[in-house]
Amino acid sequence: MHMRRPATLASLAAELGVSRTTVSNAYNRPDQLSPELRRRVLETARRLGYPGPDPVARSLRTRKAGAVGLLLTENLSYAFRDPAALGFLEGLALACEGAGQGLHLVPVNPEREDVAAVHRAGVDGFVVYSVPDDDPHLAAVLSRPVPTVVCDQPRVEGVDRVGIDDRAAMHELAERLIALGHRRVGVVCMRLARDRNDSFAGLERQQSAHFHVQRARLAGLADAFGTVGVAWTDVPVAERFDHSSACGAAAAAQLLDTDPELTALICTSDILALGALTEARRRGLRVPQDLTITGFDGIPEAERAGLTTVRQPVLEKGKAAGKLLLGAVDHGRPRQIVLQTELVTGSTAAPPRSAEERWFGP
Amino acid sequence: MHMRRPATLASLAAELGVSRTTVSNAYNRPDQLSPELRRRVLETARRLGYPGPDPVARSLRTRKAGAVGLLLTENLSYAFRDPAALGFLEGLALACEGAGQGLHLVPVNPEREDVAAVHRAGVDGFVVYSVPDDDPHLAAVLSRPVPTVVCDQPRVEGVDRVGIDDRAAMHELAERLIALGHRRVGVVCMRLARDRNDSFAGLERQQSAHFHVQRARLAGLADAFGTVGVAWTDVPVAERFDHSSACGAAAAAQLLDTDPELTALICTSDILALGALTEARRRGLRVPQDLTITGFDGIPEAERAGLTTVRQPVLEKGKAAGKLLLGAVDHGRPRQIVLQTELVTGSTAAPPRSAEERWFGP
DNA sequence: AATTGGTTCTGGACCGTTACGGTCAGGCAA
DNA sequence: TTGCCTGACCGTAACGGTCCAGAACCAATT
Repeated sequence: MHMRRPATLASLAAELGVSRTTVSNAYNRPDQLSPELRRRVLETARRLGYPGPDPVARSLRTRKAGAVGLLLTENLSYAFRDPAALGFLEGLALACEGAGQGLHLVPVNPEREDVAAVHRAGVDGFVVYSVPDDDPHLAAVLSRPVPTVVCDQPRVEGVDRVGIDDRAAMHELAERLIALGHRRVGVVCMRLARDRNDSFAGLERQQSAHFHVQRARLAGLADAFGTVGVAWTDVPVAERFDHSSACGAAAAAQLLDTDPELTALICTSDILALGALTEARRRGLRVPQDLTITGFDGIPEAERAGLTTVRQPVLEKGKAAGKLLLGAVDHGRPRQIVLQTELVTGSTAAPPRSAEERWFGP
Repeated sequence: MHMRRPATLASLAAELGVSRTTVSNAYNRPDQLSPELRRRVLETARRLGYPGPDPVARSLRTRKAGAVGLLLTENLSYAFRDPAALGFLEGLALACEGAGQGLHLVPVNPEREDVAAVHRAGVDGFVVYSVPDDDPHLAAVLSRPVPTVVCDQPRVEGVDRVGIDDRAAMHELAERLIALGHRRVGVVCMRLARDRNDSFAGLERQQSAHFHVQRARLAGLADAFGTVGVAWTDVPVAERFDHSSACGAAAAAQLLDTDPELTALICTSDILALGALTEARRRGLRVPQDLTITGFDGIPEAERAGLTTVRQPVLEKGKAAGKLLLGAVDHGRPRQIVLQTELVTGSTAAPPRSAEERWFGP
């Protein structure tokens, strides 16, 4: 008997002459029926080609999808190439795996603002990773009646959060540079908003940046240098839309062309810093003797390059986000997890050469 | 009026005094109702806190989940650290994104054989990437009544497939080494089955390997060397369960300890080859003068190291898998896509030193 | 004989939506 | 007037399960 439409619980039950509940129990609660009947049920299922209870129908009834949604927004390639994002992804995936939950990557078409995908995702909760705070997808996620965790984002009313203290971490790094004697510094930062800008970013753009992480890091720098009398308005900040080593190099070039007297380039990510290193090498500048370069993230590649940077626990961030979401025991009030960072003393930061040294040097 | 239970299409319709269909249309088919009524519906929805049609209920009714399942089986960390797997993942994600489909990573608990997660996933199809052919998760996927694409796997009856010709690619690489004069070679390969073996793998184990890719690559080598009279039973094959550079180094050490006369180490992945390079350096062996080392995959890191290897289009593999699955137009018969590979002439392969040279050499 | 308790199985009520095939009113041409 | 068409909306029937409160049955106790 060839069935056009595949078998269902009901058709199986009819075939066996038992109730649907019993068939359901055969799959989900073996202790609720006799082993003999259960055997018959499963055997008949095999014979009829019944693939087991439909996951979607089950989800509807049980109100559990068994999956966590992940919103990345960024061009996906970014997430799969950036070691920091990858670490986060891995941590989150591990947490999900540990809890037997799937991880549902929500497709985001960067072209048109296809918020529909957020509404289509059958998930029990969302993790939102580093999207601009005015992103419509974020708004769509928040409109869904499921628990949400944001990461590397500003606090959202009533939503759990995982992150680091970007501002304090960058402040500490700046203090280190200040102690070394640097006063004339340039900054290379990642995109500050959704619109492309591959040049300098003025104070206003910095302060109204929609990417919380970048905004906080810049603020930390401004704080620290302000304390020692360096007017932040005088500090050039080169912004790059794409996050690549090549962009870091280009931004470094732009800064050094504009002001050759800079003694240090502070980059808001390791990827950018690695590019800056390349550019310095290209110009015959020795690091750290002629130029200090710092990064942020603490990715393995940076470690290999001996970069002075701030290490943040990316894997832990992902795990923490997962735990927060999955262990969501009716949390009385939204929680926040702030992970520790660590200043990594590499070999790319040293005292600046004084003007004399630079003039009479070798 | 505070509602304990969230609003539904039905309650919204009741509140408005219209039918559920009309509310549904307000969201899904705006042309089916007057703009004025639609406005009222959406406004009331906002007022009642109705978040829009429930994705799971919709999926049940429309029989579309809007997502593709991905089965990796391996410890997830592997997938996120291995550049080849990552490239595949990125390609697949891009294809999904392009089609507006989500990518659902199926959680696999490596400890207990938790096939249930496969049955719980609400997806429209599956991609299975490089799992052993006797994996119960694979069987579970095949039992689900949804289209499936396997990648880097042997052909499965009635299932689409994406892959490369591992056997031919390795055969070509072997011919290159043979042309260079190598006869005494050792092999470092990845895990051949689900049980851990961190030592030599005999012929039987090789031929009954459950990982298709490894089996095919070894077969390609055996073919080629057999042709020039090298008995494959004499060729030592060192297997490693974990896929890491450290394991590659350890395997290389084991081979060289056992037979110092080996002139070439053929590794079935770049990661392993990079480890072998490290081990050679540690022993003071010059590559390629004293020892030839080859890899497989063509990952960026290998390129940087100048490794002689086989490049396979990992990103394309992922994209192809996605297209095959998503463009699944009632395919008359299962299709197969075999992508091209390319032999990369690096700087880690050279003619072997003759025994004299080695004896009297510098 | 009546009660108790346990196991095994049943029937019907949901879960929240969309597909399908209508109905109904009004406009317009013949 | 009649007939036909179109736009706007509606009612019902799925979609494929799980949950819950009991029923039927049987053995053991009171």
